[in-house]
Amino acid sequence: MNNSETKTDTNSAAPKYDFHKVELYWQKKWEEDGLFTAPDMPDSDKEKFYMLVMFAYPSGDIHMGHFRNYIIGDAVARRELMLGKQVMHPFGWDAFGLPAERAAIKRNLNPADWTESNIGVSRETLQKVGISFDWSREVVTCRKDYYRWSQWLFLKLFEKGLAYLKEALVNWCPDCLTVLANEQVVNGICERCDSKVQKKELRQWYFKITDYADRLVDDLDKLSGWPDNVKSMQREWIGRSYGAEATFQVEDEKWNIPVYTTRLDTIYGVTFLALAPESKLAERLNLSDAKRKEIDDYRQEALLKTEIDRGSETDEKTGIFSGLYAINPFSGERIPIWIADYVLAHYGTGAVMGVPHNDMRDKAFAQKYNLPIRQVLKTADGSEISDGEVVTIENGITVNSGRFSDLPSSEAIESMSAFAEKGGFGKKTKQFKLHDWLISRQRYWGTPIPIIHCDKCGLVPVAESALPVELPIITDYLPKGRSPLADVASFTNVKCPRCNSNAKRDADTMDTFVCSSWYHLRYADPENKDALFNTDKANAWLPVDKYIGGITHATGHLIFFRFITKFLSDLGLINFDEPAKELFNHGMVSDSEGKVMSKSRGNVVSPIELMKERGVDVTRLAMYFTAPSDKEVLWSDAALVGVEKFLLNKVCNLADLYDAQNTDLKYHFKKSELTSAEWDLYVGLNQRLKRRQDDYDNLQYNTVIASMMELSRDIERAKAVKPELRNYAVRCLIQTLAPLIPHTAEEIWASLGFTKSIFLSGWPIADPDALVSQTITMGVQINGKVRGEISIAPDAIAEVALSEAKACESVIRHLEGKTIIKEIYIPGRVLNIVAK
RNA sequence: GCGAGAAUGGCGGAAUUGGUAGACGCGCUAGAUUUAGGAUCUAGUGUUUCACGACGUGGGGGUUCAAGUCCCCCUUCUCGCACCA
Repeated sequence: MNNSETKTDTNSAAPKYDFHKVELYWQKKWEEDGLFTAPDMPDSDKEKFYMLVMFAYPSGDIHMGHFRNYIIGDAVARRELMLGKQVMHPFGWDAFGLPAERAAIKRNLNPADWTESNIGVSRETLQKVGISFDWSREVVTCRKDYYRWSQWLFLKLFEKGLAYLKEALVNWCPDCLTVLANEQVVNGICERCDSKVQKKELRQWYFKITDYADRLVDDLDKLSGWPDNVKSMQREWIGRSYGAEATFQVEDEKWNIPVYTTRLDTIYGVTFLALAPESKLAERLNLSDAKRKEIDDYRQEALLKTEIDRGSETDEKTGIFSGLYAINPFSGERIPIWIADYVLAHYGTGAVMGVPHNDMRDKAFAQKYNLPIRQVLKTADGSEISDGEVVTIENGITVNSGRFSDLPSSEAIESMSAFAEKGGFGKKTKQFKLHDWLISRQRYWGTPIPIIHCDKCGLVPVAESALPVELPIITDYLPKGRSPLADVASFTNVKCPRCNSNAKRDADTMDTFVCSSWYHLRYADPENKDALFNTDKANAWLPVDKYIGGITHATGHLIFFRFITKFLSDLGLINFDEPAKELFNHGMVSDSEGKVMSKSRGNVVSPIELMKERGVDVTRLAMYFTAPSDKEVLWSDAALVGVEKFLLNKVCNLADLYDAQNTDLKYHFKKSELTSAEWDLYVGLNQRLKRRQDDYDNLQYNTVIASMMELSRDIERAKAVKPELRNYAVRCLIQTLAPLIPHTAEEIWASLGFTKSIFLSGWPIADPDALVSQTITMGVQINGKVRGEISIAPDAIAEVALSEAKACESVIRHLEGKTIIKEIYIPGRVLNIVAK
């Protein structure tokens, strides 16, 4: 395999090389040489680099989006390898989940077989793309050797009190017939099947991620390598707010209604309390039978509404008066208690104090039901409070607030909360929007929850030594609103490990986000039979240096991934508590009209077909060249045209410009030993190498390619330069492109006479002494407008530049009849003559 | 509604971060070559003007010798959140 084969192909742009042969040859060679196989522990004398792309659900074929994601990561990994680092670039499969179960139902297949065969197909395709994955580290989450450790993780969380069972209103998808985590509900719609999500009261398993809420927010500041938009999305999602709780005693009764407020300074303006219809507080109200019936009907109605229905009535708030009163602990006033559906049961205490004066929602409600509005704030700057506006804490002064009147809001909040705490009717608190993570799923194809329910002993964890709790092979996957495992007697009926009486296994399986919350660690030690991973290996390879994936995971996976990493850090299993130093969100791929590619639309372009027709490297190059990696790509096959010409007509012919007889592998030249034309070529080369360094760091491969197109033109034109210089330029060009077109680059590299892989050849570094050309053309401006250009040394003194400029015809013309007021000369940049 | 980001030729996109706007590629035009088509090569290609020139980075203002880049206002689009008290 040396010289590219020249074929006569009447349909082709140029002599075409047999890309299939070349691709196969090098893919096999890389594998045989173990080029991408990371060692158990990184060499101590080398820098390590852990390149991770989000693993995938094995759906069989890969599409353009996958293709793009993986080739971006591949370019990073290959360049890091060329930089001399020890690279780990693993891949695996997020293999549990609904599609397998659906296929099982529809085509009467076993989900395990279906999944495994899909993995086979997908893996083979990725191998054809030439992605530098270390397949020896592959993890598959639906295999026993993996999910046994997901179960172990569950047991540890359970042991630490961070996994618990709770009866609560949960998101229920009527189509999937399972519960969903908040992260899986988008605007009240099931993320998977687009049905309207309902509320259902169920006993479910939760992970207590709220215990980590503060750290999850605070540590975002440590993540300097994460994009700001992801960090602010996480901050928003976690939604920490500081405020105070205050309790209102129910009149003539012995219990209190607690409310959470960020504006304790407005408590003298409370004219009603509002309870969420589904809150326990509303249930507790001691009502007359007639009132109870009325309120129950109302609650029922509110409960039946889906989130969307409730959300769509944003301005139409409804409520009902309970007939009861509570006492404002500050003013002693009687406050009517209402039930209102604009109050959320799952936030704060499920009850709010209604202050129509300074809260738009309370105001809308008060206006609708004719409740009084009492002013308790004025602005510090004396400005009018316009309609639809509230007084901020920064700009508020209390009024009509008893002994707390005439205070700036922030001071009022401080002294009022101190007063409340002393009096035992309130205190400063904080709240989060983030809720505990609901992980139970009523599905078959997932990790079984390793818990046994015993009537006598309660919840009994399965012993670690008894793991894994294996998923039984079954035949009936049809959803019945409960886990299919619940009907498998041989699975559920067990003896209690503690008291040996008859007990039941938990029949639910875990959310697949549990599987993906620790896979990054398993890659460091994928075959470990005694632990999730070996601590030394994990500490050596992790954290991940660059993590690439879609923005869609900003508030789901990426929060769970951080949470579990922190948990394992707290267990002492690892010595870091953030999983990834850098995060990169690649742009999506849609069709040429900007529509998402989907089977139902029939607009799916298969990278597999393109690779077959045009070769892997042409397809890769087209994708890289179309746009920077973080931008959306509207895919069109037209993108292939230019880069194909470049690859076949220019890059593939570079060997012809290379003098293999000249074995001088010199790479740094001195100005004194080069002719002026040679020096120009050399400087142009080095300037490009320097710029492309940054482009690679930013994953901007489009400009790398543009720049190498220019370089190839320059090399072609510089026929009369020293062979060792031209050879050097050719080598730099191929090395710079190698991460993008790995097969072609290897092939050419070998044809130049090198026997070692190009990926072990190092990375061309710019010569710092050759970054400035001897002459540049500089624009000459008159009053800021370009009127001519001069050819000048970049470091020429002002006098020289001026005299050159004044000799320039168009400059003379524009200066005619004007007096020069000022001359601004920035060497190497611009000359601007100000004249009047 | 709130928050973030974006807007540059016919198209995808460049622009050393305040210094010759439109690199590179596509497309288009003309020419060369070819029996022809395809392919290849050369030249041209922001708008306008016969030309000198004028105008030009969504719109309007400003700062500056100099603005795609910085500041203010507006429009449109994308994304995220959306009764979070």
